[in-house]
This record gives sequence, C-alpha cells and structure tokens, in this order.
Amino acid sequence: MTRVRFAPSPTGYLHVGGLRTALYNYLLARKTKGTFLLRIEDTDQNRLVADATENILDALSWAGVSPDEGAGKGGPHGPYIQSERLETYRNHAAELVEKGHAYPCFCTPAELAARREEQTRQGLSSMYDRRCRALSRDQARGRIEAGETHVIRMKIPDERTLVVDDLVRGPVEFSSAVVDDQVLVKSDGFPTYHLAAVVDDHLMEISHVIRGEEWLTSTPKHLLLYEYFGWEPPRFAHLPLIFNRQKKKLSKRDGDVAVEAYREKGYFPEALVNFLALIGWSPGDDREFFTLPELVEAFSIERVNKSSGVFDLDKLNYIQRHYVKTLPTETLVQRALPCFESPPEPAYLGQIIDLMRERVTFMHEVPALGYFYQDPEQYDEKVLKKRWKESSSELMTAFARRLEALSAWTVESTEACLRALAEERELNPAELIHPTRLAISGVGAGAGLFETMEVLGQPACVRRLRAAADRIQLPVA
RNA sequence: GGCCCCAUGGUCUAGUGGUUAGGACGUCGGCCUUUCAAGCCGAAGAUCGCGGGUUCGAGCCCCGCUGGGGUCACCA
Repeated sequence: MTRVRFAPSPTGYLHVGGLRTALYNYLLARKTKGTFLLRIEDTDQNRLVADATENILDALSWAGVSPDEGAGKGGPHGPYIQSERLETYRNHAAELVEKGHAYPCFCTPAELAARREEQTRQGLSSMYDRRCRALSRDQARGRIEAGETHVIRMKIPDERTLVVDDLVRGPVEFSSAVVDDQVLVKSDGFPTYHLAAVVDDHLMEISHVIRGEEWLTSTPKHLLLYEYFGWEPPRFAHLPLIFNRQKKKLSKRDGDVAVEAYREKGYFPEALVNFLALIGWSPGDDREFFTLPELVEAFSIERVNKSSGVFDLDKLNYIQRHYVKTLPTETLVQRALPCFESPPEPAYLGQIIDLMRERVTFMHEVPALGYFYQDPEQYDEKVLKKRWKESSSELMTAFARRLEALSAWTVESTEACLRALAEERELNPAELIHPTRLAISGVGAGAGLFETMEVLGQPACVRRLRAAADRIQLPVA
C-alpha cells in the first residue's frame, strides 16, 4: 500500500515548488491506488505565519490535489499537526536517550555560535564538537533536574557509510564523518524537523518520502534515526529544484512564488498544475497538455528528472492560453463572472467568451472588453487616424440605415449587407470594415467584425454607427 | 571552504552505444484574414559544458576537470 505525504511548514503561503511536490505525491498515490496525506510541520514556533495553514489547504484544494487523509481531513493516524503531537516526540526522544543513541546537550546558542565562527575561521565545516556527549548520565540528569535548559542531540557514529538509495538519483553515499550530531529536541521542548518527520513518517506508515532535493543531504540522519528506532525506512525520492531565471532556488525574494499570486493573476489551476508537472518530469512522448487524471495515468517516479528546471513564465502563459481556448464555455463563464462588478447575463457572457477566447489569456480581460457592455465613448486615436477617412461618416450613416432595415441579424446577413454597399460604391470592403469596427468597438483589434456585430445585436450596432458618424470629426487639414 | 547533487539550442525536455540529435515555449519570416489573435508552414538557434578513456562506433559507459546548484541552525 503506497502512502505518501506532503508535509509543509506553515511559515508562509504555499510555494509553487511546494505545489509541485504535493502534486507528485498526489500523482503517485493516485497512480498506485494509495493514500495522499497532508501533515503540517509547525515545529518552529518562531516562524509561524497565522493564516499559512489555511492558505496551504486552500491552495491545494484549488489546485485539485487535496489530501485523502491528514490535516483538514482527518484519519486514523492523527493528529496531523505536529504541534499537537509533542508528547509523541518527547517519548521517542526519551527512548533514544535511553538506548544511548541521543544525549542532552547544555551548550548555549551563544557558545555554539562562537565555536562555529572559530571553525569557519579555520576553514573547517561547522559541526558540533560533541562535548556534551562526554557527560555521564548522572551529570546530565543532575543538570536537568537543576532546571538547566538543554536540547537533545542524536549521536552520529564514526566512520559509517550511509547510503541513500534514492528513487530519482540511485544510491548516494555519505560518510557519517560529515554528519553533525543533530539537535532532535529544541530547548523549548519542540522537536526539530528531523525527529518529527521520521517519527511521524513511521507512525503514519509512509511508504515513500517524496520531497525537494534540499533534503537530500540530511537524509543520512534520517536513515540513522530509523535504524536507532529499529524501523524500516521508507523509500526516498528527492525532486530536482525549481529555479528562477537567475538559476537559483526559487525563493520569496523572486516575487511571485506563492501559488496564491498566480491564482490572483488569473491563472487556472489546470494550467498551473499542468505547467508544474512538466518541470522535472516528462511523459516520454510529445504530449504537453494534461488534465489531472491524464497526469495520474502518465506519471511515474522513474521519469522524474535529476536536473533542476527554470520556472518559465512564457511557457506557463502558453499553457494557460491553451486552457482558455479549450475549457467548456460554461466553465469559463463561471470563472469570468466574479471578475465583473456588475456581471452581464451568463448567456451573453458565454457568447462574448466564445468570440474572444482565442484572444485573451485571463478571464479578467473579459470585463475589460468594454464595448461589449456599453457603447464606446472614445475611439482609439491611432486606429482613427489610419482607418477613418473623410467619407467615413457618410458611409457609416448609409450602412447604419441599411443595417437597420435588415430583418435577419446574422453574420451572413450583415456581411452581405456590407459587401453590397461596398460594391455599389465601388469600394474595397476593407474601407467599410475598418471604420465600422472602430465605430462599433472604439478599437482596432478584436474578433471578426460580423461575428462581433452578431453578438452585439442590431440596435447597438446601428446606434453606434450613427454616434460615430456624428461624433468623429476629422481635423481640417 | 567541506560534503552532496546536476550538466542536450535562451527555456522545458526526448534520447537509454549506430538518429540528418526529435518535440514544445520563446524569437524571426511566410500563409490565412477585415484588424488582433489563433491556426498552418518555414527559419535561425546545440562543436549534446570541457578533456581524456572504453568501443568498430559515445549525448548515452568510465575517469578527471570546469561550471551551476543544494546543504552544512535549538529553520523547515
């Protein structure tokens, strides 16, 4: 039974990298008919962000990668919020101390910082000097009973080779000599990530730990912890990082790193998920558009890449446009509605969307297409200069009169009407089309003129043509 | 700096010893057209980071180097 988890820390809003990690976990779970679990790792009391957990839950649900079990959902292995599991960690830490795999350390942060500085100065890698390991049990107990603040550190053995058999990278060897006597329990009684994650992953019966590559180097510690507890470790898969354009790990400094930011900009969850799936994984063929179910079908951990990928906004936009082009009208209408202050009738909105969907990237661009909702009040200067001739006013008036007389208002009837007029006047249809577009929309770009007129309706078109003929005065040369 | 990971056009990638190194985004050009898009067609762009080696043959295997990244907290 595959059981995977996404275990974010509520120190900020859900990051796009985090979403991808969650996504891959979700995909593996679905692919293998397993369980996708969400655990909140709030063991750092200093960095908590009040609404972060809520945002994470919300963003995951928006993206469609909701957990089957865990925070916000419940399940048999709860609680799923680490701050509610302190007792468990304390007991497990005590067990380690009891077995001689961990020990209390009384060194103060200031002392450690000083030693670290000294080590750095000497060009050594900064590691704990293990001095509290020399304390006898009685000495340690005495100091604890005297109320001295302390942490619990794990003992790292000398000269061991630890092998992380990573699902993405294959076996990766580490010498225990480069592993620090890691703090497992902080002086405030909270566990560190290393202890909490290992204990929880075991207790929650996690079979695969899929996380970012930044965790690879601390995996030896985790392996040791499993060994100390006598537990079978899960399989590990370390995902390549997502870079910014500067090829650095994507961080908050880069601006739009929160899923929330993309959501607010109007990206569809389908697009973000599709895009993210493709950074670090590929199906092996040329397909590039995937719905979530299609991703589940195509996904495999073996096809996850080793190398980091750059978050390319152009590609995201391309995928976003694809979904705007292909999602059902009804879906788009629902998503566009909230973008309006005073929304039009859904049926009318649907017509506008079908007319304009190949020309917009986001739904908030739809309400910005002002001419669909009210007569233009001004006309684009550049277009006016280029397309409006001296004869245009008279032509528009004539065209309006004929349109008004039309009994059928369709793409075909209006087009035939325009072409007939052009022919009578011995004009190129374009000489009518351009001023008409300007008169009707106020702008020079848009969908096909006759299609637009059909949506706008007969009265509006006639009215706008006359208004333009009336209002647009060419400067006397 | 120590340790670890990575390395195919600007970007995302296919490739698993024999290919004119494929696709996509982006860029440029053309077609279409009433405009803008979309679509279609085409082009430029890769000495497969560099150097050795193994092999009849290497983007694919091995070694070294270089470059980039990650990590070295009582943060995750």
